[in-house]
Amino acid sequence: MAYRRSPRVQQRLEDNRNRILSAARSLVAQGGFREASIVAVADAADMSTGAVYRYFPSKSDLFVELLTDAVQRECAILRAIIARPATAPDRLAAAVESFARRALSGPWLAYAFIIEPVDPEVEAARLVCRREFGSVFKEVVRQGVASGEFPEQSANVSAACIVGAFTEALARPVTPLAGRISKTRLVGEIVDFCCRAVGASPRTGR
Amino acid sequence: MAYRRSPRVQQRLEDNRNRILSAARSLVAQGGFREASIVAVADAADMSTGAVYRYFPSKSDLFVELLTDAVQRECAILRAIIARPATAPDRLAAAVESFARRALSGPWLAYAFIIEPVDPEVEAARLVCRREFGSVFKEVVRQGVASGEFPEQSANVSAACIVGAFTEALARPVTPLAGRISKTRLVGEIVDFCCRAVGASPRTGR
Amino acid sequence: MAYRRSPRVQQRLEDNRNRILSAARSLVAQGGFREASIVAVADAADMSTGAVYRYFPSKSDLFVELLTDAVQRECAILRAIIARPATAPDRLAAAVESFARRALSGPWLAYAFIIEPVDPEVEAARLVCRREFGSVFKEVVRQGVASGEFPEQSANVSAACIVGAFTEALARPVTPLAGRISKTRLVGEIVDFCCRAVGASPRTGR
Amino acid sequence: MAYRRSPRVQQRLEDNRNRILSAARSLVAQGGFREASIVAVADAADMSTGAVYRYFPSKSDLFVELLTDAVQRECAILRAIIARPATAPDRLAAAVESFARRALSGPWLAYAFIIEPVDPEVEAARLVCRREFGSVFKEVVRQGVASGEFPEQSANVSAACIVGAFTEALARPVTPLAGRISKTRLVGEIVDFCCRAVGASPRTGR
DNA sequence: CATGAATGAGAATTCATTCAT
DNA sequence: TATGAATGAATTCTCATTCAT
Repeated sequence: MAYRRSPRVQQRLEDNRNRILSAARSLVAQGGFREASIVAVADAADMSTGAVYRYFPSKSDLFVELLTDAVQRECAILRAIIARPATAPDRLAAAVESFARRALSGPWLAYAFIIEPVDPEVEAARLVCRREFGSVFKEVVRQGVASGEFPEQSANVSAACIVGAFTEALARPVTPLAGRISKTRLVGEIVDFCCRAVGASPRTGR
Repeated sequence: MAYRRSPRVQQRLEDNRNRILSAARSLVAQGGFREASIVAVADAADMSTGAVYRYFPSKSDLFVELLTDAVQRECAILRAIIARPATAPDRLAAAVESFARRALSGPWLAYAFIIEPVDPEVEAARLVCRREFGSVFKEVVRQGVASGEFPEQSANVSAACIVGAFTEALARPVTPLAGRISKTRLVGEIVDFCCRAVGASPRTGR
Repeated sequence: MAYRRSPRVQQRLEDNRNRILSAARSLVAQGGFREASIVAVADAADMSTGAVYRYFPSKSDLFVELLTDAVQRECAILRAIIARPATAPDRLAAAVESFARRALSGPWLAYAFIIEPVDPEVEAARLVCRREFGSVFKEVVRQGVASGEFPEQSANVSAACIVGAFTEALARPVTPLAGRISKTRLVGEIVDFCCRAVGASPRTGR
Repeated sequence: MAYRRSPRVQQRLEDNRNRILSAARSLVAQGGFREASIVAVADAADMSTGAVYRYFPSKSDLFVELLTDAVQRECAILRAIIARPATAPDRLAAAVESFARRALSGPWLAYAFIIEPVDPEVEAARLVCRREFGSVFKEVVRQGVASGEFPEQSANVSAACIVGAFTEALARPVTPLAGRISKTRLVGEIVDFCCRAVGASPRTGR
């Protein structure tokens, strides 16, 4: 008796969901979670507030999804990079570089995802995401230490410091550095910093 | 007919101002800007909200001053450290260690000052503060590079990365690291990380 | 060009209508009108909200009908009881007992129908229903007074009081009484109370 | 340093608090809790919604106080009545009469206080109030049974039935009876009903 | 005809800021 | 001058009702 949801309708729903996520992402990218009230999101998505609640049970849920999605995607990329057959320093460098490049495209977004505090539920999700993030870098560091490519150190602390280092250099609401030197140069410097930081022997060929 | 303020009155005004700043600082240290509503600040300062507005034109102004003050104080300490006659690596290590130690005693405060977002005006002030912070570290890095103690690098970027690294490792409200290893060890690791990061030759005697 | 509704179609419409009423009744029985939103009713009836509106012009109308139906049914039962050839006290006792027993099986339903407030339109319908209810008891009381089995009294008031008495004792969502004594005992006490209340000579054989 | 609250100011605050309670009471009396939204209360009290929250931490708290106050007052009166030196039937009659008279002046209010469901917190308060209410009547019934003035019966059930009986007869949103017979007569009939209901011997001298 | 996504008017609550006392 | 009560706009979330498909 129940009508089967037509592909067309299915598509429209999918689109709406994405419109909401996209609107939210865009608002966050412009001004952080602070700017992303439900009303603002609904407006940006050209919908009513009620419609947003059809797709997401609460504001928190919306942002948890936004956050999780973005971080999962980012982590997948990083994991792929550090899984490549190469030396630990090279893989670390590649991962940092990859992240840094993308973060430079949307500094506020990175900021919000990595730093900006929100309500406890989103915060909890972020904690998980940070661990996820950190664990990627921890892995390379651990491998490098094990193979003797890096000196003895706490992989935990180093991973956190790495994340912090490029976060700071990249993800500030108003990036203090991005304007002064070229993006390429900035990324290069950050990569160098991180490599030295874990004690990789000076890289060659760059 | 302009009354000249008596020294006594002048003093009282100064005291009130400081009471407010102090109350605000304490609230922020306990729970971040979130907890520091004007009513809460006024209560903690044992004043009326109206009185707060006599000393600060708006909430933003209050927090801008709070932030600026704290950072100035911190920077003064750091500057003193890096002005000491010692090798660049030692001075950098001492500065990072000094900052890290203090941040660990009041993580929420550091968090709020360095990370937690507030309204745009405060944010703008924070940018300035971060630059201030960075400039201290930039100075050591530059000197180290100039003296050949550190390899060639962008002092700007390295300084930002240093600030980010220890911010990340220290100032999380849910510090993922603080609980796992001793504070002393954590500080040590951060210092090591930063020293390696700028390319200081491995420190001895630790 | 008006199509005559085929019996088959007529039947289907009837069925849908009943499905809606039935779903609504079930929801109300579980958690009161509070739980019976249109969406919930439509879901429970396995229909769309739009479909519900095809059969009932508004939520109020649906519940007015629900209420009226239920009360009519209940009244029919009670009327049958008081129409039996027996003494007025016995018929009153039987009616009260019958009502009380059924109410105890679905306290939320009774509660919602008798007590829980809704919007003014439903409220108006409930007034009518209560009168209907009352009139059944009024009838026995009047007969008992006429026959000298009960003392002189306002049948109207007594009937209202009877309805109120067992309503109070039975239909609370948090029934303060139901938990303390057995249902049988509770019903017995209520019956006794009502019988004494109209001045029936103490019943024997219980 | 803190100004002592002047009596004048103290009075104004007291007045505002009462204005709110009074506005709320009046709205409830007109249309139940349903009509008493915070906006409506604030409007009726000629205040802003924010002002209401200065006096009551939440809507629930406001209504809990309203309810508790009214019931305490009512119970105090009833307790005084049943404490008088008189026969149990007389004291019961006096209590019922006293309550009935007052309830007739504000049927919606009684309705809301005794019957209308609200959120869990207010409901919890009401449960306490109902017990309080019931216990007053339970007391007379118990005493009457103990002294042999009333026949054996569950004081609990009888008390609930009594409350229900006059609630029904009086406190319906649209009182079904009040319009038909004189208030005096109505009260008299209710009193008679309740007295008979507990098995008091027919009263004389009325 | 049925569907159920979308609407949008409210509801409770918070808080920076103002201003009568 | 200091007070703190009052303001009112803003926020999140709900749900009866409608209407494009």
